[in-house]
Amino acid sequence: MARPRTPLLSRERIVAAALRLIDDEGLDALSTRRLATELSVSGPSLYNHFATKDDLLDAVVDSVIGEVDLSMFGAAAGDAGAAGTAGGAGGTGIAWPQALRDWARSYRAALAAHPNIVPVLAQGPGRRPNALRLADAVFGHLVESGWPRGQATRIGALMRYFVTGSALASFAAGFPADAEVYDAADYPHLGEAHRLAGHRGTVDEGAFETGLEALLDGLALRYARLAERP
Amino acid sequence: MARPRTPLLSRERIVAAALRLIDDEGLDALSTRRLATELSVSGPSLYNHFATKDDLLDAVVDSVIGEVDLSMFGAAAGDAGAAGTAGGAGGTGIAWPQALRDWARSYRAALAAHPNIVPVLAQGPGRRPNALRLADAVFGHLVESGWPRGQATRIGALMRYFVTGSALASFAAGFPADAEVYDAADYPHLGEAHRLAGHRGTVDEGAFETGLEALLDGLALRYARLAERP
DNA sequence: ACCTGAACACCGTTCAAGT
DNA sequence: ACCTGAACACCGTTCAAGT
Repeated sequence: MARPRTPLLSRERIVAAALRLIDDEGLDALSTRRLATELSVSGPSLYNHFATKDDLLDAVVDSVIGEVDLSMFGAAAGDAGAAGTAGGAGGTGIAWPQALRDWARSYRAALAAHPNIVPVLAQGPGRRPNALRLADAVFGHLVESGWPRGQATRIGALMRYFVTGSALASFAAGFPADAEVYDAADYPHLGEAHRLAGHRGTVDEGAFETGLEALLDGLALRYARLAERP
Repeated sequence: MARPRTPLLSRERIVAAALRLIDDEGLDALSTRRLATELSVSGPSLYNHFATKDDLLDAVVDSVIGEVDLSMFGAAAGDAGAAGTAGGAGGTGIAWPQALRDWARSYRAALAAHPNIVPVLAQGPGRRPNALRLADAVFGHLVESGWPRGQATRIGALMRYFVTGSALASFAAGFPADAEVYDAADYPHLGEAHRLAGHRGTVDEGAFETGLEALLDGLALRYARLAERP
């Protein structure tokens, strides 16, 4: 059998299987041969749908970013004309702190569902449409809310730093559950660290929420200063 | 020639060569054979010094973390007895916001010098001594400055999120310098994004500093609330 | 157009053999 | 103890061959 009348593969099927493999067994487990076996075809078949393995990875990454909710930015971007002043958010969109909060939570949730691919995704948008759409929506909303363009760029960057960092790996699970590791002579304050892994979910979520609210508070201070000194 | 009278390799030489290879050509370029060639030995020779490639990577990672300055935590940790209240930092150590600021900058500088290995390092301390020492110093300083243990854990986590995220990749360089990428119909606010890569250093550093100060401001608000409601 | 097997230059790791 | 070459089961990718 060489070419079937109806194609065995599609980009969508390949991307879905690749993401499953990465989620279940890590980025290193994704090999073209292994993936092909999973899809019941031979290795080189994949090259009819993607030029290289990197191209395939790009598609996987963009499918993950496509899950991030951007609807909180939509309304403000659409109307409001020249909002442009720091007095308040333009148009009918929700205020920027709440929009950033909602977006950051959705962003983190989408990435944390696939931590093994975050190192690839963190390299930046490149030419991936969903990643560019995300950057466009955040930057546009901030500018229309009255942030100067340079500041808006920095906020987009620092939010990505924080979200990708929080999705890359669990903080709690990074500490071995074996109490023997934490010799009191070497690490006097880590006597309870072996219990962290057991509270993985709450520790990581608590740290993310604390950091997010601290960031938003700190940014609100700076936003208030924009109005004072125009 | 089989075994020379004086060993050709040492763990230190192997780690240094591996880090150079990772810095220059990326994590994927580090293969045991390639590394061995760089060191003028045959591939299997490395297995006399490291059990597996993962063990070698662990040593590389810990050598990078060893570059992070922890001296700002030293003084407060050493004395102060039972500081324990939110009124002020215990002992002669500098106050926690300045200590966190200095540490975060050193942490980021050490990691940003070797971005290709950050995904490995971000998995957590594991059993690596320098990584555990770092976690111990930060947590100890925060607790002795009056932060409740749960909050101190979260702050350690969220600072790592932010620093690793900022060192993982350049935000600015993630946007292609080719203006053709940013079609105004698709991305109405990214008309200037092709100029980001040219200002890589200032954009990334500005975003890091803005985020760091915002985080510290937000945390200071919470610290003040600790004293109000004991 | 889309799949196949064979082939090329690579991998990490094991192991018997050398000194 | 520390290095070697040979070997095993893998890689990503190319290519001629099939329908």
